[in-house]
Amino acid sequence: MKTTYTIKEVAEMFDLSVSTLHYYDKQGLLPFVDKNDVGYRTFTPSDLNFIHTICCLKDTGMPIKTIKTYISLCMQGADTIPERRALLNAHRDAVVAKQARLEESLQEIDEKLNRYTDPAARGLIESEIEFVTAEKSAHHLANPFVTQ
Amino acid sequence: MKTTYTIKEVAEMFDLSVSTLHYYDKQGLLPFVDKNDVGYRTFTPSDLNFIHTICCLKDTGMPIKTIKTYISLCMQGADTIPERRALLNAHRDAVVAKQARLEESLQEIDEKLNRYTDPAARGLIESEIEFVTAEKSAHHLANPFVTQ
DNA sequence: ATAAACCCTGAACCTTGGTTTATAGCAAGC
DNA sequence: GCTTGCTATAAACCAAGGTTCAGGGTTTAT
Repeated sequence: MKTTYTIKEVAEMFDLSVSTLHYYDKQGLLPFVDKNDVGYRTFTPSDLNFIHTICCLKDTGMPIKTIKTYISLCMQGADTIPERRALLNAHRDAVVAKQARLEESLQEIDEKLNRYTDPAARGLIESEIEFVTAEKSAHHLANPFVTQ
Repeated sequence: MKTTYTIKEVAEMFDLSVSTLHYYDKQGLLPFVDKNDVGYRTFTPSDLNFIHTICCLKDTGMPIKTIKTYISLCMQGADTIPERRALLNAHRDAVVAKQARLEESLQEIDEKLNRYTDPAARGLIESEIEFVTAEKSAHHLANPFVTQ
């Protein structure tokens, strides 16, 4: 059996740089990775599963320190299942909230795009500019629009 | 008419800090905000609309520099509508892609949570630990699990 | 008329998440 | 055995997005 991977192979698999993997190891995210007799990191297929999980947590915005905590719980055996659940549940809630905010903001962007795409866009924008200008003027504030 | 706002009021409205607004101004995000005779920033209702847009773009991950570009286009009048559209469209695509990745990762987190919530979780995790341990051993690598 | 609370600027500082650089030890092909 | 390419560590560096601090005016309530 020769199913192990070098750091470069792993980096390519997960679209990370070798330095990022070094960095993650230094941050304590890869306690499961052992080194061979000359000090090279030797990644097993199970290590890839852990790294996949790390990427998944990272991609959903979990900070390195929290990922480290999670991995550390994993290394402590089945007794930590309740803590892992609690940690992931809290993160899940955060991700769902983030999704909601993202969806909301996306809809606003879409509304703006619709306004810009409207055949009457130019007129709409021009009257908006007039409105803002009038408001500024009413408060004796400078007109913010570029007048060329 | 007394409908203007101080920086502190605006900060509270948008859940930003006063320093963040100062920072944004310094970065060129608030060219529309004028100052009163003693140099205090005076925010009008239209300014709030712009700030709302800025927050919306920021919350969807647009970098400060790009937001600056967008605002700058807005200040240049209706002629820049095509460029604003292009910018927002590109951003929209990025946000949709981000949503997809987030959704994908969320599902994986949910799968992990389901495993941990399973009545047989302990058994599952324990046999996983055994598997990993065997794999490490087969490659003459250290057992990564904490043995207490 | 004075203290407390607010505003300003500029510069220094901070955190996160890496990347780069320098130096050196292995490995594989020719 | 030499070159090329991989690996390692440590430390310096970087960019983004703010925050904090120092020094100094303003406004408001008492």
